Amino acid sequence: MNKHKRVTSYDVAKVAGVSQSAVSRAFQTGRSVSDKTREKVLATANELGYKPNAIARMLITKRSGMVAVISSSRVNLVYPEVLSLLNERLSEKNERVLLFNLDDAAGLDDILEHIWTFQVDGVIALAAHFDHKSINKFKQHQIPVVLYNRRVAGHSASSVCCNHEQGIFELVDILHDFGHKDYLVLAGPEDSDVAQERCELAIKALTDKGINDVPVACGDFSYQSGRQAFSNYMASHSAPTAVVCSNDTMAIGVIDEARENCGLRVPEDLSVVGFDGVNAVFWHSYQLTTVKQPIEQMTKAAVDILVEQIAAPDNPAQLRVWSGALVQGKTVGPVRN
Amino acid sequence: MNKHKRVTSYDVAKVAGVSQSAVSRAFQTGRSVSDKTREKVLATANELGYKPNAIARMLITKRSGMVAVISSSRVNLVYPEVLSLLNERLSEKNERVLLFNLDDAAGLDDILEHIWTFQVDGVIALAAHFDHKSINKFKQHQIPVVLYNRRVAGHSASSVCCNHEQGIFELVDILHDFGHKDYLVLAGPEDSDVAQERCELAIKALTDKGINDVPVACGDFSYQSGRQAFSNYMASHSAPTAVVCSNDTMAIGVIDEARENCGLRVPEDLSVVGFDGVNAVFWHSYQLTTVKQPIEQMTKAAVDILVEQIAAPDNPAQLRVWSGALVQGKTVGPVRN
DNA sequence: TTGTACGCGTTATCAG
DNA sequence: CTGATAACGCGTACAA
Repeated sequence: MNKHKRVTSYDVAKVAGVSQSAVSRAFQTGRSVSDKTREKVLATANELGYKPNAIARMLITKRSGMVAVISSSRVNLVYPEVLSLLNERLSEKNERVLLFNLDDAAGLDDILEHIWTFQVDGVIALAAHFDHKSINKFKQHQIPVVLYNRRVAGHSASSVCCNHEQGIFELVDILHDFGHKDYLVLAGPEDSDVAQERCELAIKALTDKGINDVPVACGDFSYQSGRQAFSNYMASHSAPTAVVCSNDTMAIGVIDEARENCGLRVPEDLSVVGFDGVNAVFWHSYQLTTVKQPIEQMTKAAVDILVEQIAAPDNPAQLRVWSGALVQGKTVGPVRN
Repeated sequence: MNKHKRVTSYDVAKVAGVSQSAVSRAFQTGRSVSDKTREKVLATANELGYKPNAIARMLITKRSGMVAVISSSRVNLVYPEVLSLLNERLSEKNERVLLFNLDDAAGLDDILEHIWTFQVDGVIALAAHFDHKSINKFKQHQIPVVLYNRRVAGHSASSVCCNHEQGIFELVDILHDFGHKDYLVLAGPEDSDVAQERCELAIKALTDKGINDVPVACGDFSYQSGRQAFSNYMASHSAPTAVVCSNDTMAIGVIDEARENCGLRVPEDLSVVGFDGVNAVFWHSYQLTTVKQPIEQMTKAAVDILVEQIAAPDNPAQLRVWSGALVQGKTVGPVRN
């Protein structure tokens, strides 16, 4: 009953009365084996509890059946959902997820080496600290990479993105149409490309409307940082009428701080918009006006592209961009006179 | 520049003018190599861009440096936080996370086989569908398992748990002290052990207070299911004065439904308690009264126990239980007369 | 279709 | 301390 030694293909071969290679072939599709032997092999394999050893197979086929997913433990509520979806899609393609955490640029080289030694089939990168040097390393090692919501200059790697520009312009349009003139932009962490991009786009959108010198506060994507940043700003400035936040979680923090400590009603006194469309924004107490990223499509495409590039590494890199969906919540209203 | 062929230890050996085994030894600690050769080997290895191939090492050492984490895509907000912490702790122990999703019992055998073929060093199980049969399979394969918030009868596997009994009794105590007599218990998904346990404990705690025949509604841990369950219940019953929910997310759903569609104020007309202590319960609009699981301690212990059992597989299984921390929010108040 | 023999890249054993 | 040599468990030419 208790199997101390792993059952190998040799064991099966011996019992089934065939050669080891016959066993190997029986477990592969599209190989020349007679139905009779395959049947016999599979039967005794089942009987002995034999499963081909993935590690040995990796060594010879040079495919590990694993995809590295590099993520940050950043407090962005979208990532868990994204990770879960990626895992599902990759499973369908018969690839497992090998998880890597990247919180500071310092750990990057370390992670890269690990990924390389583990011989992963491909990489999906959600993490903040990721530059063209990293991309080049993967290219040198011939490992396909798909960037998620990250475009690296020269886009020598494939990427799937949400169109932040369209989304943020749409949000600013709404605010502008409601007559807002006094804005605050709440940026995310400095080391995050997404955060920087969203912040810059917000400023650009406002400039396009003729609104210049917009003040910028800085948070780290977390709820608390949203509260803190707004609180700090209010301590030394007069209240804006609209806040454009780089993500939903901070937006909710701003709303709570405004309501609780600043005596501001939302949306009567203050309009707030976020970005991402995480589940919590649909909760009744907030009903944030935001842009929802199409994470189902994005994750599916990320996996499809990656699998395609694993199969044909010389295929050109591609970029796919989706528009976000505007979510008309209840945190935006006309400016009061 | 472009390395089409992987650099092996033989390549390094040839260039460094030593044997292949010398190269191998140079990369291991506590092996007999002279400083001089090690230095030379490491230098040329670095020059050639050589890193030992983890796959080949796995094949011979029978240790993969990977731990399987089995999770559900259940809408329980705690899991992302837990997963992230597990990943960090495991990295510190030089183990990678190989991710598996388990949503229905059907996929269990499939996943078990995958885990087995990948020769993981150990398993941490967060998933709902997990019985003693699965545990036995791992035992047969000599793979250490640590259950997270799951106790399987006979506890032949180690587990780390939050003391649900203490937590729920404490919550019920508070409600009882406030004079509540009309309760509703909101259960989680039927196939989740945690959900069932919390539900039964709530009933038991209430029975101890002399409150019998408590009505039970059923959700699936999600916000929407919380709203729906409460809405359904209200359609055919008079309003309870207190709702005990099996997790925080559903509790927030109940609060929103009560406020928005039932004309009930929380906590004036209705008291609501949850369980888990996810970040969102601290948001100002909710401030849910709940019990916070000590996930830092729990994840650390899970990893420590697992690593210990990997090193010494014959060590006895152990169970560690933590009390949850009561979070006094603002969703519980005295019953109105 | 089947079996033989070799190789994947490393660690482990054992003389020297 | 060092170098040859044997595993590890499988896929795959090649010959039969």
